[in-house]
Amino acid sequence: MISPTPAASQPTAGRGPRARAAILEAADDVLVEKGFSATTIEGIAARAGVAKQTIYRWWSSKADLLLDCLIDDAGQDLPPLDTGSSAEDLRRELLRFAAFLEQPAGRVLRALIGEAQHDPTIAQQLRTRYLEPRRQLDRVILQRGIARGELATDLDADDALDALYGPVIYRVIATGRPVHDRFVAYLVESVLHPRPADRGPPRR
Amino acid sequence: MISPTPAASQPTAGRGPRARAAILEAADDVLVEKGFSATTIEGIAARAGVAKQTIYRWWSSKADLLLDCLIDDAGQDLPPLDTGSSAEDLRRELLRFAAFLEQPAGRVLRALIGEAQHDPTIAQQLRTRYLEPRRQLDRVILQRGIARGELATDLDADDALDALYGPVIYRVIATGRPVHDRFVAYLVESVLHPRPADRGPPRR
Amino acid sequence: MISPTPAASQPTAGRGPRARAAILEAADDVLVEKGFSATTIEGIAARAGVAKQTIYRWWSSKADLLLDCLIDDAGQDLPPLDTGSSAEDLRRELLRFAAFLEQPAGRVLRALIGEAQHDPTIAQQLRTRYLEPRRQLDRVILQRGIARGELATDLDADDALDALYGPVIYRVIATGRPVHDRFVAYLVESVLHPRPADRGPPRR
Amino acid sequence: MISPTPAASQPTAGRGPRARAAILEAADDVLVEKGFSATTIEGIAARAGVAKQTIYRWWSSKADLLLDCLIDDAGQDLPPLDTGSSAEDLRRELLRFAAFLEQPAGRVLRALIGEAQHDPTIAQQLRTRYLEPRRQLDRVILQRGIARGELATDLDADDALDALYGPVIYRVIATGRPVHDRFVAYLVESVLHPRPADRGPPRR
DNA sequence: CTCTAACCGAGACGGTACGTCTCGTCTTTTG
DNA sequence: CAAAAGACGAGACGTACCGTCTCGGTTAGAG
Repeated sequence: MISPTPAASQPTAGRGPRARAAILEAADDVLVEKGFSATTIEGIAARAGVAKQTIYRWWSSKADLLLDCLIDDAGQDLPPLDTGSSAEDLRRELLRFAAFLEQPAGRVLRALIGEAQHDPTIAQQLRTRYLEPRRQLDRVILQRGIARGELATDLDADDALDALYGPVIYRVIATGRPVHDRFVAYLVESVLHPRPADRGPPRR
Repeated sequence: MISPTPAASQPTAGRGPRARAAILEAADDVLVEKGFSATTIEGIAARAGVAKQTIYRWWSSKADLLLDCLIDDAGQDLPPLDTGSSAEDLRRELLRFAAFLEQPAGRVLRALIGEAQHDPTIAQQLRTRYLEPRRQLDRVILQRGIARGELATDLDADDALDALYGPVIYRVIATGRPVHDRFVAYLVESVLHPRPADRGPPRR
Repeated sequence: MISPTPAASQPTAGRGPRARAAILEAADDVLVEKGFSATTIEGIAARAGVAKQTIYRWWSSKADLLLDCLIDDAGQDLPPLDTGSSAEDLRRELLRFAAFLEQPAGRVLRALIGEAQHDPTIAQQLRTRYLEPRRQLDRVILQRGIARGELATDLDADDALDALYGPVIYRVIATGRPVHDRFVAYLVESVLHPRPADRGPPRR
Repeated sequence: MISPTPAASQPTAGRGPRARAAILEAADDVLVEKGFSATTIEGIAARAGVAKQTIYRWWSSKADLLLDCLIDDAGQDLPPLDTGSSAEDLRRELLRFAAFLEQPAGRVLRALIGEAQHDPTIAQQLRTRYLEPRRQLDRVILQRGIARGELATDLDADDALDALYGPVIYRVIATGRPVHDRFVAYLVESVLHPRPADRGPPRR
């Protein structure tokens, strides 16, 4: 279930790393071209020019492999984002996330959330290896806001962030309604109740 | 893709309706016992004492069949709920929904949301045949609140309801954190800004 | 397994006879168009514009039905054939039979011989209802030859006729070599040893 | 369509040969026990303890598989047979063949001849892979007879052998009459006109 | 500069389920 | 009341992948 940490687990430094890259790329390609359920280990192996066993050596399942794809992909788009306003930071972050969900890499995440409904192991991996690291970055935004006095000191960061991300992901995943600027502004305004000091009086 | 509407579309219908009931029940049972991915058409047919073809005659896929299960199940637990306070109605509704998601019938919904990520047809069916009818009931709650002066008259019902249901379902589906009373109260308070007698007159 | 003898078994004289004709014709057509294994009771019923059950009411199997086709078809091509020479009669009869085997109606016979290898009931029916009546006609030819003094008086008719028909049908059914005049002449000459009186001295 | 020639065409062959033997044996058993039409690929696979795909990997159809059974079985019962008299050799060969047709392995041949009526591919394979090799052995018997002066030098071997085997196989396959010694002797006498010492010198 | 052991490609294997097909039976409705 | 229409239980079809398992053939580093 654990993906390889190439430096540690391959003392002989064989072709492992090269195969790994080819497999992750092939998996991404096949998923985008054919969709999740038509993505098979055999198809990925054929596309990567690799034997099935080479995939099974390092990953335990299709979802496990795609999780590595997701993490590799997500590792690239993280300019930390600090505008000076927590509300603004979060609005931008949420819109960025909504856009991400519609892109190929985001489709991987949606597929994995789907699989997590049937497979607790995937659910666990998804939380610890993807969701929680991202969440940590968002907590920093809120903490900055509290330190600046923008936000209430007793704000529960996880409650607030679930209340922000939940609606966005729900729209993309379930209802299919668009996540536009107004909806995101409404969410941030409602959930954070930012102090008048930096944004003027509450609008409603 | 459309399940049979026995009375209307099948004047010559033989044992159809009886088989239909047996199949839906068997599907529910198998799903609860074995989980989504171990639920197979063959397994359902065997459990229902029915030929595979009889399932394929009326449903196009496992997900299509489970959607009918969900709708049949959900048709039974809908006492309309009117406490006199929209906020209270919604709090109760959200807690009831969170509890539902953890029950067997709720597992069907979670599985279908998962499948909808891979299959747009399922996504479409899920919206029109399950989510939208439920949504309509919740809109009534908000409309009552507006009529009573509890809620702002310009409240966008779909935005508000996505902002309420999204976090609940996100917790169950993705982060796994519990949906307790305090969280639900926080959501309702934040999203609706209810201004009944106890909080002074509505600001608008 | 017994096909209907229409005059006797249908006291009510309903649509039976009309359906029977349509079914036999449809069976013939389908067999010629699609070959034996693609000929299906369902296909015949559809072609004849008849319900499956109507076929099952009167025939027990595809082979049983085709046997009736064969007998109906064969009832038409029997000008008795009497040239004054038994050897000549048989030569013509054998060539006619070889040609018949290559025609559509003959393909039915070949198919039935094929099925008879797997199904003893078909084998039995084929013998008593088709092969034996034909055989009786050929015995007459030989008896005429014996009466005329062309043939040996101790000739065993069934041995001789098996020795004549066997090679012809074997070529068509198994080896695929052509049944030409010379081969038929060779067979008749060898098997009958016809008396010199009517054909001159034995040639070899 | 071609069965594996394990030594030559599969350098990396794993358990191939072992599976092949188990499958051929199982096919033989099932055919004898249940008859041709109740013999299924699934049944053979189950009996052989083998996956269906392993059969489909090497054989294209039930008939293709049975053809290999036939060839394997027939490869064992061929002591060349040379009594010094072509007529005697052929009498014994024909009786042996008639007996073979009634045995299990012979039932395979009869079934294949049956299928060949519906399937030209089977017919072709049956000729080139079974009938023709056997025929070649019988031609040797006739050639010896010609060399010894027992048989006419212009004897057409294929005509003669069809005239001998045809009646035997016709009796077993179609008429069901027994193939006894007297019938075989009659055939050989008629078809070959052997002219050894006891009938004067050969006329040509 | 070999030896040797991990790793690789290739792909056969026992399985399971797929979705389709046809069988022969059974039920309902129509003429 | 027989025929059409067609749903039904049954079960084989041939295909697709699953995850496991040999195979030989490289391809390093360790000796």
